[in-house]
Amino acid sequence: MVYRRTTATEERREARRRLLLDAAIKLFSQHGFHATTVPMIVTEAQSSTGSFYLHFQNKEDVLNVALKELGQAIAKVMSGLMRTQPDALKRVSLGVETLFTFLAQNPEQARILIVESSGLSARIEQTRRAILMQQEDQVRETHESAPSLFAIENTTIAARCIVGAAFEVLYCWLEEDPKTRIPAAEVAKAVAQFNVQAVKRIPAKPR
Amino acid sequence: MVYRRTTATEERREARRRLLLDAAIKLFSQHGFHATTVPMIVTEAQSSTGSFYLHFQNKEDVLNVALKELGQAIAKVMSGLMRTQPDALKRVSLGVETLFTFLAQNPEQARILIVESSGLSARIEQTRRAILMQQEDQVRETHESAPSLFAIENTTIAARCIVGAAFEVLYCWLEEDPKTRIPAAEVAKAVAQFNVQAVKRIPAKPR
Amino acid sequence: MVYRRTTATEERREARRRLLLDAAIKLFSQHGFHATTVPMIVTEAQSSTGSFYLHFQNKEDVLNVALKELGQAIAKVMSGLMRTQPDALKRVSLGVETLFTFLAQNPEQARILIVESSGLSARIEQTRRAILMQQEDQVRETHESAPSLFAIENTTIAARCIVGAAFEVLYCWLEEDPKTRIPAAEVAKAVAQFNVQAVKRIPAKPR
Amino acid sequence: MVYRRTTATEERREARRRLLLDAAIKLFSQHGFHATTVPMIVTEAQSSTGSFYLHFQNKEDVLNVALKELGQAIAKVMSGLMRTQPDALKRVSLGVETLFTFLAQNPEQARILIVESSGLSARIEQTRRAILMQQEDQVRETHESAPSLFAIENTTIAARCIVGAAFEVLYCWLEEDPKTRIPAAEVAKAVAQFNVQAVKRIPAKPR
DNA sequence: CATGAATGAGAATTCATTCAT
DNA sequence: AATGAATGAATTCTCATTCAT
Repeated sequence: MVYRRTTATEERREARRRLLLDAAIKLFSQHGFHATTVPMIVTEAQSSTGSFYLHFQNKEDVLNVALKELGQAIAKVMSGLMRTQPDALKRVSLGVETLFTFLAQNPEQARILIVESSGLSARIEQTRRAILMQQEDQVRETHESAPSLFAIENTTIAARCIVGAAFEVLYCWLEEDPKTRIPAAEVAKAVAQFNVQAVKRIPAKPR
Repeated sequence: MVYRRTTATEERREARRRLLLDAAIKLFSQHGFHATTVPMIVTEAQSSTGSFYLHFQNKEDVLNVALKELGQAIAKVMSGLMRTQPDALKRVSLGVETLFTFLAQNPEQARILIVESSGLSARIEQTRRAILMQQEDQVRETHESAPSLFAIENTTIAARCIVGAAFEVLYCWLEEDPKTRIPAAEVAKAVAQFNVQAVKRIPAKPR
Repeated sequence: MVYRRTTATEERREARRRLLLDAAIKLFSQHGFHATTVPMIVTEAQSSTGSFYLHFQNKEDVLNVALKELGQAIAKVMSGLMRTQPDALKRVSLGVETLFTFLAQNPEQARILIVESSGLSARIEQTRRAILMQQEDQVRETHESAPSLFAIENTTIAARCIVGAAFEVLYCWLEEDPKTRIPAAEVAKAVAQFNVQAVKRIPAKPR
Repeated sequence: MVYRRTTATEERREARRRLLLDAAIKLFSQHGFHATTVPMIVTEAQSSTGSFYLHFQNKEDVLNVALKELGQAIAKVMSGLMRTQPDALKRVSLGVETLFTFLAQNPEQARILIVESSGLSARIEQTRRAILMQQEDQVRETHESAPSLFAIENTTIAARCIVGAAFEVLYCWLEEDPKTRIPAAEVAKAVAQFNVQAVKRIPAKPR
């Protein structure tokens, strides 16, 4: 049956790939990209070096795949939630909150995005930047969809500020002791509030 | 002459160290930490491997020293300029502008701080964070020096937002084509404005 | 077939390991431990650096493994021959002769044991001493199995004397020109005789 | 005054050389030849690298000088004591005792001779062997001076046995805890006794 | 004579990737 | 497809020795 694409074999193949990818994400997050060796990944995934190279081009490729997957996951989460909100200002606020919360719930991926994928190859840098830019684009679009609500001149800079602010706070939050740190939702709200006030137009004082 | 502590030998030693450090900064900034090898550094500095290890414990140590030096330079620039400004809000604005401008004028060090020192050892991470925290502390102190001017509840988060915003914009600016990008001073102003509006208390509309 | 524990892969692995070990023994014996480099070993074994570190922890580890193997070989040779001899004095004599002859037949290992493994790390020293002590213990046991035959007070010292004597003569013999030196068997006999006379009780002259 | 060879300057020079030599002996004995670096020696001697090479050809040279000095010291001690003893058997006994005791009193040099100078260059090996041979020669001469007293056929082998026995016991003694080990004099006596009995002719039982 | 900074050859070791089984 | 042994290029770092001051 040539028609069925997803045979049992392919499913097993996909499962193995998943295992390797998850192992890599876990280890990259824990030890960083360079300190994680391919043998470490295949041991963690209970697989073998040969298999690894059957599923990924090379070590960097896994990181790249992981980042792309994360980018898609973020995009999905964001687009879903943002379409429903008609108020542009609230959309900014909701966007920041959602992004923050989502990444806080996926701390390993977040760490990889923020810390571990920095300073590697140009290809990784590009994938990494694509995720940030995707966020910045979204913010920019929102701004431009209702300019009258915003007090911003350079929307590009504003968008970058918003994303930068969110990621820096997220990074610090990830480093904090999970037992004692402020709940993610609360921090997300504060960051959203900061950013919204930064960009919203303050109505002129009435007579 | 008891006064001369720095003999000719010591001066030469220090000069050699400087040469190595500058070469390392240049190369780290260009190729990244991992892609820069010790032979590359010593060739650039017209020195030798042996000398390198005479002046630095290992490759990571140079990066650490470079970061620490940058931290001190930033602290110096910031403290000088900020003491003179009595208005807390303006101090925030000036601080952001100064930080941004200073780093934009030292793009190699800025790149190392923002991009290349990420995801390395714990020791480097600590030095790197110390610089960011130093900035965050300064922002926080300013907030707390005149709370009535600010609309912020959690000053820690606000401080992190400000620093994150500045660094993200700076990072993007560094990546842009030097020939066509907006002048640093202008970008610095925009970032400062964003951050100030984010934190300042908007006076209640008088009846 | 549950019985076959050693798969073809494992056999090849073991063969490669053997090749490396033998090459190392040969070179250590020829040039000494420090003068032998890992590249030299892998070239001799027609293998590669990577393989070397796949089979051994580091350069010192090969030496350690070689010494341990030698220790076992000696133990095997000694135990086999000594169990059959009921007369304690003859057992001492036979032991010395056997040890000497065995090492004379394995001159590379003997050189490593006597000369090249001296003055290295504590770990090597321990392995080396374990072999000597194993011999000393054997001598001591023999003494203590039939005390009336021996004129020795301190059996520990006597045992050390015997081992020291044997190894010193062996060392000199190894250094001599193989073409002109006295046959090992003859030297072994002389050493055995020396040691036996040193320890045996001389019956009191009858009236 | 050209005639005076030992000027104050030369004395100081000699003193410096002595300092370096003693430092080297101490460190070689403690850490072994390879683990001792020239910087370690000059630091210990409160001197400088340059000075080191002013007094010695290279690192190996210090070891060689130390060994030669030790060889002379041993020769002096032995010759002095042995000339006075007319009985050849007692001379053997006294020789072994004296050698053992002398080295036990100079444990650092003893360690270097027995352990640390093994497995190095041919030149060192030669110096090292010269010391052992010097002892063996002495034993042999004694044997040959009064053959009727000895039951030995091959005096060379006997001499080597004696030296080997003494050094092995000495090595073990040096390794033992100084607080709990048997006094050197006692061990020396036991070794001497072992060796004497090994070589002396036992008079035929008279009718 | 003394100093110690500079040199650079040389060694150990790692690890991404390949490929025979 | 899966395995894991084998490869060897590449990198870090050490340390004996030299030599300008």
